[in-house]
Amino acid sequence: MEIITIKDIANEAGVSTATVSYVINRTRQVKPDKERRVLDVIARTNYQPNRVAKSLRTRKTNIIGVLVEDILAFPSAQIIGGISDFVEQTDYNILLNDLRMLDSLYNKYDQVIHQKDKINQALSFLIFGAKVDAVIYVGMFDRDISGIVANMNKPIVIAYSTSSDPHACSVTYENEDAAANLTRHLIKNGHKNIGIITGLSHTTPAQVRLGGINKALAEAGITPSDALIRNGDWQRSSGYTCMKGLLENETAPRPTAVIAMNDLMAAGAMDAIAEKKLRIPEDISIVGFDNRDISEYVFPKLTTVEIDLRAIGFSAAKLTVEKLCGAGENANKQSIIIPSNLIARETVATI
Amino acid sequence: MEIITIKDIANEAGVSTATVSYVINRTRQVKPDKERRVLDVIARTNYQPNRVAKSLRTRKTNIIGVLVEDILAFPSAQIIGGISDFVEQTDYNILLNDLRMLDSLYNKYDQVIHQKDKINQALSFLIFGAKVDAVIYVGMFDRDISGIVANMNKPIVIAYSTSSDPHACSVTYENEDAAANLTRHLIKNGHKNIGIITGLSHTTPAQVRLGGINKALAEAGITPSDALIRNGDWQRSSGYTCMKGLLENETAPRPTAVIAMNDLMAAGAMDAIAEKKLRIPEDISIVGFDNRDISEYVFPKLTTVEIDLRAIGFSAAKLTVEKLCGAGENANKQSIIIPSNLIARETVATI
DNA sequence: GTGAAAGCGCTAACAT
DNA sequence: ATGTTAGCGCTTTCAC
Repeated sequence: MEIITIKDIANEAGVSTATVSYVINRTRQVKPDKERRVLDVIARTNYQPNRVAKSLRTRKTNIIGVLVEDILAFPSAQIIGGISDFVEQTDYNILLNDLRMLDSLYNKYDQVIHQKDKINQALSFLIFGAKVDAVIYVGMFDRDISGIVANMNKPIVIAYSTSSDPHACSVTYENEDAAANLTRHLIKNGHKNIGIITGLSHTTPAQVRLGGINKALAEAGITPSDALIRNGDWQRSSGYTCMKGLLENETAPRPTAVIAMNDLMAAGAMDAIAEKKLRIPEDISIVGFDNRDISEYVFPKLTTVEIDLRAIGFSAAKLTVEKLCGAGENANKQSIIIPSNLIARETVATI
Repeated sequence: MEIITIKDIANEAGVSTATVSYVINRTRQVKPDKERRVLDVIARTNYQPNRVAKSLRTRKTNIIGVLVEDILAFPSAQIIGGISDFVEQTDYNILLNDLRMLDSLYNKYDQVIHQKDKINQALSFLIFGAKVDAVIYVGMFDRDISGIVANMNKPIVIAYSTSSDPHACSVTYENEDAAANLTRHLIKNGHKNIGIITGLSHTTPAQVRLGGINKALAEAGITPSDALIRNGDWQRSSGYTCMKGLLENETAPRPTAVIAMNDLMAAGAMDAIAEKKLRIPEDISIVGFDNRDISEYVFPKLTTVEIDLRAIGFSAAKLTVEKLCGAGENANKQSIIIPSNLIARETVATI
């Protein structure tokens, strides 16, 4: 298994190493016959240029660092898959770094600030140690992380989370409109009395989704009632508790439909509905958000909103490469929003 | 943002670049005072050795390629997390490559052979193009892939899947004993009449798990009956169908417990049980395998077997690094088996 | 259009 | 114990 270098190719083809380099990189015109000879030898020998040597010379590694808050978090694998999809069709590679923040941040996703040092240390290692050309930061929760990621003079693209830092840009999903559309879907099906199970009420996505819901309600001339809102914490059990509260509330009429701000809480709510021997969707409609695996596992299958995580990853990678080339439609963009899609399944009835 | 090199450090400290290299890599004794001077300058300047230059010189990149059949497959994220855990405490990094084989291999996991070219192309790129020092191949199904992965003269460790190729080694989970233990758990709880819902019956894990079940049955003097076996296909819907078959079979007494060979089919089986208005576990006990998310989502919570995927990844990374160093407890091992754990939850009753 | 050669930042053989 | 220097495999300037 001889290691074969550009010198070998040059000798074999009877040209200089410079010429070989020119044909490989198409960086200069080369006489057709020489070019063919070089190409022939390369094909015959299965020559692969040594990227390490190339990197040393060009000061570019063609590696994109992917720094993920936790690879086990729900959006991570799909986002990385999307990044990989794009990167595969380029000359770049992915260096993966897992921050493993799921345990320390469990349901305290807004407290990333405490992890600032850890994040920047990893970032600094990727950029100065591993010499990656750019980094994609994959958040596990869709909140603003401005001020967390330091400027390292290389492109930094944040996926799923957002940031207004001028040295970073971000790609995330359409949230408010998605929540509004979900609500409109309920309204279109005749629902006026709509219960809401929120996520942790001080978090951005909970507030944004509530904004979307209220927008749709307002359009339809429905006045939101506090009696129909219950604050959950994103976890399944809170969906159960909130739904129970909604069902047992004597002071207000029972809602004909309820929006849970994620699928986990929707599943919990469905348990509470089943416990009261009510039928879904005949007696009460329910919708979730996120289109997690569980939304197809529950019975009946949950109507929800799909966040196109793969597209977020793909788009983040595309943006990164375009920043790197300084060209492309997005080279100057600061932020990209990926549309979310309503997935109508079986938990909404028309009344 | 000046780029600072070993030369700068040498000048600043009044020594040669060789000496700086010696103190950084502890590759030779250096006089204490010189050493301190060098260390001081390094600390003061925040100098980070250029790994690219080092790699070119030493022909080692300190990068481990992680080639994953599909990052969206159920074991992938956790295995990568485990790899990352180990690698973090070493000097190595992870270059990630996703083969995206989920679609093409959906429920035809034994047909990897058709992907042989694609796999070896990726492998060849990692080793000859990206110049990784070793690769960890992360399977998405626990079958033997001997003959698929070519010899590339670098360590190749297969995680989750297995191979008997002499140039590769593998780390996977304890399957037969785990299935036997699961069965013993049922027997200990008084069950004798045990139904079985298999995975695709020609696949290795289905056969191995059946072997484990039969072993435990034999120990207890229970003769297995074909009437109690139904062949599923690993998917949830087949669990439902198989369970229905078991429940509606007039020629044999209804089983008091059933083993589904994975959690998905167990969930489907639970639907069929609920549909017949039977109670779990009072009327019929059920157990699954894999400890997927869904096993905590179903009601009641499913008793199942946890495959320690994180440990598989961790161990695969450890093995890889030990192969690379030619030292460590596992440097010569061909295969490692990670124990699986019974997770007793709420779906088994004592009779 | 092409080749000679310098040099990217490091390590290690060799000399002292 | 430490310094000098060749060279890892490539790109690119400069000269022709």
